[in-house]
Amino acid sequence: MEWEKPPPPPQQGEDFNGGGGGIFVKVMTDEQMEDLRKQIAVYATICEQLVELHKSLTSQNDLAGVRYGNPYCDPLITSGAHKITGRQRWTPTPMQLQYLEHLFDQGNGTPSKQKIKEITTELAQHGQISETNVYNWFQNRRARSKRKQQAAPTANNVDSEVETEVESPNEKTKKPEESQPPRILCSRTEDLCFQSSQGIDSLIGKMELPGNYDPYIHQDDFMA
Amino acid sequence: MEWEKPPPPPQQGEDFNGGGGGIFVKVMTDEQMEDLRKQIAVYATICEQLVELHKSLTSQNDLAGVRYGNPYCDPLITSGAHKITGRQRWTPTPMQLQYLEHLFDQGNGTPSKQKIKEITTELAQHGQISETNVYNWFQNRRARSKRKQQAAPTANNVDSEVETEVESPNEKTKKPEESQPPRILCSRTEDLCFQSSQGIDSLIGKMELPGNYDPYIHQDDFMA
DNA sequence: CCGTTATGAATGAATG
DNA sequence: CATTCATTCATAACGG
Repeated sequence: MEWEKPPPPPQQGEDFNGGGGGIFVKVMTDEQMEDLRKQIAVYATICEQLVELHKSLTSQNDLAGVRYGNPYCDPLITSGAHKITGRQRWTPTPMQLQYLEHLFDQGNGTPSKQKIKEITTELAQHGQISETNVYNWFQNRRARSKRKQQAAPTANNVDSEVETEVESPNEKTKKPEESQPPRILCSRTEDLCFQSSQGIDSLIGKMELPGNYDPYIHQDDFMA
Repeated sequence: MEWEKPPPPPQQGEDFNGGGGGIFVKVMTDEQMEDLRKQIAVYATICEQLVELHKSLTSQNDLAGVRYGNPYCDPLITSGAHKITGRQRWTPTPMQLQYLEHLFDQGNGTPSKQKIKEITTELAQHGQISETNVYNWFQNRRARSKRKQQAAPTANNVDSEVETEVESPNEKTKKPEESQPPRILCSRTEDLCFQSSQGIDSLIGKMELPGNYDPYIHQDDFMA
């Protein structure tokens, strides 16, 4: 589902802003742009799928005329709402990695703020990197290191899985105080099992949106 | 494009950094901005409507089909894992998120105890949720919002003056975010209208939405 | 190409 | 509040 090649690397030189010229404009960060694009794409996709779903369900007789001459964006549909964002993620260079590992081995736990700043500055000598990257790296490194260690009690101690517990063991999320009536409204979207099930549920699950827009606006304007 | 891996992955870096000559700041006019927001809002609304519509329809003639609330669905996880993910942590549904974001944007800091109760009650209409969830959400949202802002204080200047660098992120270290070609798949929805299912139709009509704020949205990729 | 795997990032919850 | 932990999601890197 990848495009072809990884994202166009350098990614520069082009400015597609149509003219923006000397006009009063707003500037968005890539982050914001991503959010917007993501959201729109997600909605667009969802709407289409909903419509399709609806049609296939309602038109049991006249679906004869369902001709698709229109290649939708399958790549997107099948894989959910990602992909649309051509986001790239940081990847440590060998040198950076080496340094990071080195620090990690020194035992000191999470470097913490100030330290991170220093490290970042240091590593920046070897390539793009940000404090966040460093921070995340340590977080992940530690977490995974711990998990691995924990999952290595070789031999015995095979308490196997006691799961069977489908709903949260310590359902802290739910308080007896507010048991809601049998509402049929999207019963959680926890199961993000897309792929085969074109059910509404899976679609709803994709409606995540990060933004801060104000979707709660005047439905009347459009839904009148 | 064999950008190996060690080399300077051109990735991340901040928007305007653009380095040398590549600048890819996204510029929008207020008008375009407005259109975007509008479209998103419309999509959000439509999706909700569609979902509702679908549900009311299926609940009356399809009583046995899709199974909602699928406890779990564990497609992946290959290496002998169990993981009957019952999902133990709360995840806001799209609608809940929207509402929360909405509230957050209103500026008022962490809601009071009482307020939280109200919010929770309100959100419970859209899925399971507890006061704790709401509380945590606000705490996290605020904390992260702050952190992010602090990590990217770089002012937005359209200046376009060639800063010449990205390579010395002493303090400018910014959160790496994507920088991608504006690719968004927004396949036209009008083609879906041919079928007549009253409810849906009117909804679809609304999807054609505000024209083109297009500099970033290219449909061609899939519409060939 | 396509499916895996490794791992960067996001985020709910817990702790101080 | 500030930090940290734990779990999950998305994707770069890799092998077939």
